[in-house]
Amino acid sequence: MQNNQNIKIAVDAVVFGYQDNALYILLVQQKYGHYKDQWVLPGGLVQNGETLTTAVHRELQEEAGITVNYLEQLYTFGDDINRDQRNQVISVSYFALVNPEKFKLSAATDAQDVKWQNINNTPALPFDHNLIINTAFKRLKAKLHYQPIGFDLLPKKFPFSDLEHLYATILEQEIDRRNFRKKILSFDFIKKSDEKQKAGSGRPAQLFTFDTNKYKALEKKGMHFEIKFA
Amino acid sequence: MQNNQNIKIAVDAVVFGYQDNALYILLVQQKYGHYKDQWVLPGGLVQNGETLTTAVHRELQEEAGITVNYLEQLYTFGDDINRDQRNQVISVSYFALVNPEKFKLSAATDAQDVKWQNINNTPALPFDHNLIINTAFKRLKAKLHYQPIGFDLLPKKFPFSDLEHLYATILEQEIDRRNFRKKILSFDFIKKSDEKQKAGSGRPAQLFTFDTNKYKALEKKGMHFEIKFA
DNA sequence: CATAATATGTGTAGTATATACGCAAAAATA
DNA sequence: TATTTTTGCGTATATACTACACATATTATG
Repeated sequence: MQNNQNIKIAVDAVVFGYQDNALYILLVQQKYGHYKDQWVLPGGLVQNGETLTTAVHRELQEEAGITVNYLEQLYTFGDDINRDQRNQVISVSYFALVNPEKFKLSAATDAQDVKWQNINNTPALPFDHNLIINTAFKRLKAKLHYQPIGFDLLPKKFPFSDLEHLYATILEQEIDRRNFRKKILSFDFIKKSDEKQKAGSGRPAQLFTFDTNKYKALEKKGMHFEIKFA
Repeated sequence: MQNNQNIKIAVDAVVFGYQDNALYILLVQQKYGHYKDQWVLPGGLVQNGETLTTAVHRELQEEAGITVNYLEQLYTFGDDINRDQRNQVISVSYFALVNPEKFKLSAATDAQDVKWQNINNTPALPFDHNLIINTAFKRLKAKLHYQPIGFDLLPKKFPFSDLEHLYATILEQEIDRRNFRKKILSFDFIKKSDEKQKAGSGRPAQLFTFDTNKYKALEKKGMHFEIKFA
């Protein structure tokens, strides 16, 4: 096996969070090195003997003190030789979701600072991190249609209107409240909670939960989650 | 940047070919080294200064003398530390399609031998190559439903029955000939060719072609290819 | 040369799904 | 007590999917 290969492998993560009807991504500020003080996606080099998945979890813990709710591999970026100025680096990037309970970021040990950045207001970032974010955002939009991942962005108990606003916000389109509710309920993996929403103004909403086990069971039986909008 | 990382990066490709109502994948026989004489997916280490895409094309050329019709990144395998016995290696794997005109494999320079292997009869392979093949096969099945990639497995001019058999073979399910034809034609990106099939037995079939430009135009206008079966 | 065999080409009725749309109920606020 | 706000439901219409049968063009057979 040739031994002169000089290419590094990193992992990076695009972590989405949703709160107050807006979508955010997690950014960290570099503490050391060539890119010190710059805001970037959480991530870093894979260690010897470490799996890719372990590396992502470790970096998220070290840099943002966060444990994600949902994680999947996104894409591997290695077609721009100079994406890192220091050395040829390939980034295996990941797509992650957290719910608002995780929205408080603990002081990070390996990063100078951490923040939630509104996706619609993302600044220019080093490396190809804007490209990675766009790729992840497209994936999120697509998945909302054919996989019930919206629930991973909400608290365990939520009113129907929150789910509806989440879809409307992320997909940037209006949706018919009545048809949306009918369609989601027809899948039969949403349970009524016994609680009602602590009232704001207007009629108090029933709270619902996503029943993961029931979803998995239905999926095994051949159910196919899909939701479209006019 | 830490400099003691000792992980290698390879690319591997699952190349699908379709002929005589059967689906095949491309395998190569190793010429040198620890895995000499074993059949594996075409691939190898990425060279310094080389992009991932370039690396795949190079390997396919060197090992099988083939140029593919369609190529996309599949998945990056790096969660099994010992997938390669020699060293920790991460495989960025690719998914590719060729049409029958490319079915003749020229003598490979960097491999001992090359062959088309029927997918239903794949032997146990070294590394995690069976896992990679399964992942690719799932992707192929899924994509047939929502992306018009079947055409990349057929010659430029083809009778409708070939397309139908391709779907039936790969998805392992019967499909209604009449509804299938109606649905495909309704998208309006298939052109009647002026030719008719050189006759076997039975009524000679009209030959069709997939109009790539028209497809792209329609896609821009918001058309969404999707085909389901009962 | 006539008949059988084989594969292609088309249409329609019935069913299910998606869309459009309006009003009543429950609470907070004025 | 009236008004505002937000939730909770139902129905009629349009669209898409499904099931299904027979005529046509050619080659093979007797």
